[in-house]
Amino acid sequence: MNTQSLPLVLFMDKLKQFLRQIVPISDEEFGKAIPYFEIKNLKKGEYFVHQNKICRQIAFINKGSLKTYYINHKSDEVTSCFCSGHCFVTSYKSFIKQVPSELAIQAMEDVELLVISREGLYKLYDISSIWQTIGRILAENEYLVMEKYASVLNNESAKEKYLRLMEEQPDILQKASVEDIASYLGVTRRTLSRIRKEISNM
Amino acid sequence: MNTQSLPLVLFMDKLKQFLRQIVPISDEEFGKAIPYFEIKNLKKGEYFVHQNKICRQIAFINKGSLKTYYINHKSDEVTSCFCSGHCFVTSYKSFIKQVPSELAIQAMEDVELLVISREGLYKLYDISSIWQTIGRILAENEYLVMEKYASVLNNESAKEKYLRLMEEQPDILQKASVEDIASYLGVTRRTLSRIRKEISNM
DNA sequence: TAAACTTAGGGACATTTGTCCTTTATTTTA
DNA sequence: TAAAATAAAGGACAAATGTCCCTAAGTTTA
Repeated sequence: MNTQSLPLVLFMDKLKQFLRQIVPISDEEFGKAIPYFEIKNLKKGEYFVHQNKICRQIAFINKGSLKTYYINHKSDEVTSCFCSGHCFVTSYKSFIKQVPSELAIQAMEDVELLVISREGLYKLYDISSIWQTIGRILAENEYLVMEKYASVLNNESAKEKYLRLMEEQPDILQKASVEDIASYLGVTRRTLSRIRKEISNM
Repeated sequence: MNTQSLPLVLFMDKLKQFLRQIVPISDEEFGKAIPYFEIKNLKKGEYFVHQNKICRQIAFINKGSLKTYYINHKSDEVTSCFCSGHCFVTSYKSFIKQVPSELAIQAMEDVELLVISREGLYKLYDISSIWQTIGRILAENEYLVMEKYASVLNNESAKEKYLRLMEEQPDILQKASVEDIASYLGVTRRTLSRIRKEISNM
């Protein structure tokens, strides 16, 4: 079946459910947004955002998982986030400041995204105050997510972070490489190997 | 001289300068905000935000320096930020969600703050679209500051962080205790002592 | 299918950091 | 001002982590 020929609305149900957890939105109000979204399919390894390119879109993950990473001053790839399940993904700093993205966002498996451009989103803000509210809450959420991330970096050991990953995103442990998981935890592969051994002995 | 009896406007000049770096604002527009601010003086050791209390204000630092800290799961105080110079301070998560603050914000020396309540700020949003813009940019800035913080946590060694502190906030090295600086760097006092020795031999 | 390549696990040793403790200098209090 | 309390520096050893390997298993390519 060629999914591209089906009406877009059929693919936007998860998004509607997701938004209704944030703010009550009628079918009518939601309907206004449909023309501004489009489907984007990525194969494993392809990029939603390239490093050093300006990020001009926000994506909602309909299916699949992605990782975000950057290159540090030792030229290592550092994984900063595993994105799976139904949520928004963007390189937020690049998106709001329209500067080149330090982050790359890459598909870890085939993914289906619902994508809206910055221009489209701003038009939605103009035509609908509920979308303005959604935009503000989205921004606040980005702050809260980042604060949580910083708190985890500050307070949890690599082992605790690994256990959290097992708990919250067990699928990622299958889909990501040892290198990616280790850099996400902030340790070397060798230490990750020790952590896994410790956990298997618990 | 009793500073309390002088007109508030005399104390708000630094704030005006600070805002004009963000957005052009006329004297008239700025004047509208004056009634919503008040001066708050804190002695060394006193708190602007208490842990577990809801934060209902934002402060602009007119004079002095503060630190933000929280208690981690090992019951250690962890310093997360040293605030000095002219900038805004608040426990942002608590402020936007109106939940008890994990952070405490404490004066490291006598400080003079310009304080606006959440209600006052929201009223300013209503009466002036430029203040709405300021509010949004403030929120985006909080995101960017937190992202920067996370990036430093992720990418810099304790020694690099110490050198950055020497560079960017040298006054803090005098005002904060060894414990505070060490927990800010994410190491023990012992390691900070080694870092200082290393740097003095450079 | 065999050879080449990639990936994960783990051994051996070096380096870094933490823990515990003592010494010294500085500040506070009686 | 002397005694007590607090704060910072650093020694000695233990624990954790990194570096540099090698091996084995799985995957890709000729």
